[in-house]
Amino acid sequence: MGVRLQDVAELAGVSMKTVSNVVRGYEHVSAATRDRVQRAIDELGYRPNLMGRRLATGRTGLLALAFSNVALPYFAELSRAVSAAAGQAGYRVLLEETDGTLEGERAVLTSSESGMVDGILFQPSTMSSAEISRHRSDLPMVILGEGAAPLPVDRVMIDNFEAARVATAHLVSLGRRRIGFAGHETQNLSSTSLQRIAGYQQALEDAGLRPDPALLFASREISPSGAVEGVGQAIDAGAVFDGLVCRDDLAAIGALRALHERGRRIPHDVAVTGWDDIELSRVTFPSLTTIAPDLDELARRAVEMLIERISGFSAAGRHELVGYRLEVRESAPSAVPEETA
Amino acid sequence: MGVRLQDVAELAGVSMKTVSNVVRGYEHVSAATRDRVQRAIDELGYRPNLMGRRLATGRTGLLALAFSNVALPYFAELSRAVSAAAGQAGYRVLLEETDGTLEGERAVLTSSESGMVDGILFQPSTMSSAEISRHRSDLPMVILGEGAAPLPVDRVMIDNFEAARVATAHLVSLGRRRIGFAGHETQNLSSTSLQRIAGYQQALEDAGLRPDPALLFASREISPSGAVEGVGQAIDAGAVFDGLVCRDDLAAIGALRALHERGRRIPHDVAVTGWDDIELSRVTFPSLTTIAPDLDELARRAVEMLIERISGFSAAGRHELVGYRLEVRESAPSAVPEETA
DNA sequence: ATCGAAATTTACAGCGCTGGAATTTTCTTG
DNA sequence: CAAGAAAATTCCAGCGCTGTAAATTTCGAT
Repeated sequence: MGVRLQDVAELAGVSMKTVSNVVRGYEHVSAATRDRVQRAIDELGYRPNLMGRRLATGRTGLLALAFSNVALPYFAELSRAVSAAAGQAGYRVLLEETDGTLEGERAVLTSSESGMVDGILFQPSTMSSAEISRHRSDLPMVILGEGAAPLPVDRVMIDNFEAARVATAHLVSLGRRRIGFAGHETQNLSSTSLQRIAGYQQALEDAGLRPDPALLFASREISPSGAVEGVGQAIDAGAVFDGLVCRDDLAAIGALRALHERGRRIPHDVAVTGWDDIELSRVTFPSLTTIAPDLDELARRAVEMLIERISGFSAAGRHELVGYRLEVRESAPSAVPEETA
Repeated sequence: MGVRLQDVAELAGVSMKTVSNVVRGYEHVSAATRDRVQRAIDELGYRPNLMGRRLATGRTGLLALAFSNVALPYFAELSRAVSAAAGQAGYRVLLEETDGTLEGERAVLTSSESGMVDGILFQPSTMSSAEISRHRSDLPMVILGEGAAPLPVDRVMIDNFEAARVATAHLVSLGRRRIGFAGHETQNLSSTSLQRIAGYQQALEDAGLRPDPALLFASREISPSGAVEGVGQAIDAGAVFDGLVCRDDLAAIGALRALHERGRRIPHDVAVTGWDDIELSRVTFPSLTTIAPDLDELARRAVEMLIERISGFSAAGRHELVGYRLEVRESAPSAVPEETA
């Protein structure tokens, strides 16, 4: 039902291959021919059919981006960064949500069809690295984030341990001495939570503070409401703290609410830090001091590495770190005296 | 570089077509043959190549979903609803972001390749219906939301005018008499804003209240920060109001912050409503009373109609409304006395 | 003019799969 | 057991495009 390459070729009086060359900007085509073909293309309103092209080239121009859930702001923002980076390289991005479940992750990796995408950027939540490497060894893959990653596979992440240490040290520098951690799972802790808690603990020890298990406020589920509940119950149970490192910004937003509900002033009574620097962290009340990963760089490197793999690069897995910074806002302002709106 | 249908056929000792029939679950295949073929498939680890299938069938199994930006929670949630609905029908969804600009919208509609998707669900922000109908009359399309929609094209939305009236009437029922509207554009108002403002005005008139232009607090940009600024400046300039209808939840979150900063108590001094019922609206402090569109139904109908169009349905455009409800939370609790945490 | 090299253009064989028609096998029924 | 119907399977062409290699044209230098 469309105009075919053949139709253009006939109208322009050249071979299909020449039209193909013009369409794809091949350089060795004479100006005269190019004009004639272009005129035919315009006249017929020809658009290349991607399926034909793909079958012939074996490439789809599509990268899969798999993570738990776009409705989590961090992932939505990651998705934009990845789309931008992929677009630069001439690729489009197909989102695949796993809902953070093992089945979801399996479904993505074992999807029974092939050829849908040229490669995949995968942020695992629960799958073990053993299982990851077992599946789909054929599909070029780059792991995003601090989840499991088989050694042979490329991975890009920020240094979670170090960033958590920095965030915690910031609270220490504000003079806080009873610093809690909130928002991790109640059991089966994700590697994300584990690494962040480890960094938090390190900072406490560096400061000569004794980590107190009673100040770890887990969430029944990883969500803002989970944190409202977790932090709220802890306070009601008598937990005393003047600083709170949250696993992520959503947990921090929940913590803010739990603290507000109980009349705690932030940062006066409790200074809070988040993680991810989602857009909303600027407009919460108070705005959130948070770890801001360099998403653009993360996406850029990940896409770059994936494209190298697609192009045949096959050395051992490269595990790279990208930068982050501590974005200091109202919920834990800088140590230097400063107005807090 | 993979196992081909042909390879399976040879191993199983049947024709390619029979293998194809087994793969796709065609019913008229004897149990014995099916077993033999299945064994060959398993043994070789065969996976159908989608490109081949697509070229042969002319269908891609992909629907495009185009809107401004996934980082806006409403769109992220819409995207999930659409993916779910499309998945039910055997389709996958390719996200296309327009950034809310005319160029972005044009890029999506005129993308120079064809055959990438079977149809498109498009939520226009700025494009006129005339231009929409001019482009890509070949691609099956369904318009989402209250933006421009050419008559011949299907569209699904909620009744924005009526919902805005309901939200505003809710504030009236709480005894509020100076009710503002916040979060719309400073100029070139989107049809979304226009319809919501119209419903807001209607409710005021129904209640015998005089709409006051001084209570329309536009945002320099459609974002939470835009609302923080817009509402903040209005208060500082002396605007007096005890109710505030926000164009969307993000504007409401911004308004919450602007009010908090100035010591206004919510809902005591100012009752606030949002729009969209994004997940975060449950955990803001206070949580938001908001218009909750029936996203699942919206997505379900939109996908259904799009698939009908793809299947050849070609009658005039159907313009359908789906439901919504007023989700009453803390920022504007129900009239009946009730505790507000 | 003439010849070899460089630049352009073309022919052709598929990429992997499916639709539809045609064929073969199997099942029913008298 | 034959004949016809139904079920199962195969054949074949081709979806729209591109890679490769071969053919043709053009160009520069003799």
